[in-house]
Amino acid sequence: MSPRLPNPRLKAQVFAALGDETRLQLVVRLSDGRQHSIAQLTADSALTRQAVTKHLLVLKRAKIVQSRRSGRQSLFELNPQPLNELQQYLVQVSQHWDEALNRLRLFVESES
Amino acid sequence: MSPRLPNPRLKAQVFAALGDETRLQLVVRLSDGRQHSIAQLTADSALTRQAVTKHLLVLKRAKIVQSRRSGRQSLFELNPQPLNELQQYLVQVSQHWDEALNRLRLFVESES
DNA sequence: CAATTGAGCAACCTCCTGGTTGCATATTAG
DNA sequence: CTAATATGCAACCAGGAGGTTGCTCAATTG
Repeated sequence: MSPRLPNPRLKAQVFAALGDETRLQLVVRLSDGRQHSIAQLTADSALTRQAVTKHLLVLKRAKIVQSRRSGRQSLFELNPQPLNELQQYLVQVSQHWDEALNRLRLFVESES
Repeated sequence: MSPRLPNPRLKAQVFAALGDETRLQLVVRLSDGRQHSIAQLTADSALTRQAVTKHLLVLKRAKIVQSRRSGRQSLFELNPQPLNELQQYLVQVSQHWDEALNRLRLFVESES
């Protein structure tokens, strides 16, 4: 009864992308549904523009974020799909744990 | 209308703990609801016992896993609570994005 | 009791991450 | 046209992550 789960490497990549405070805050920031330039996202950060850029690229590699160039600025927006998939993944693991525990409980009871 | 979200640093820590393929597989393994010794968890891994131990400690620091000593072995079991909290967190971010986008859509329509 | 097994601890190594500075380039504003 | 702005790219650096080996010790097993 092992859980039917998607490629752990890909999931781990998305988890890792969210596993940094700065990047997590960027995601929250971008959850306003709008597009933001790198300069905007850097404005209230203690980091340099280049550091923020690197973080955005990590998010982009994990497909959590998309970007397009507009004039001299490049605009980033959130893509919630990977987040939803991750959420589903966590539900599955948690459910599997729940069901397994119930089976164990039944088994113990049938022993006594 | 910024999202009401818990401490991002703590959440990032949990995400980071799951952001490694080996650790994610350990979590899946432990989602069978049973307790496993380090030796058991090492058995089907290409890594050394010491490496697996380190990964387990990372999971423990994030409270995803608990351990107790039993004789000469130390037994690890899953604690699903942080996973559930993370799941809720993702729901919130996703919802916030959704609502924000709806508001933007309404605004655009009211302009035309 | 002797041998085996399970685990902890420490030192060490390599590579990646997260950050910086510096410079070049394209676009927009005055 | 010139100045200012937004970004890209590269080199560099320190520290942490992930892994190993080696050794010791406690608990089981025969």
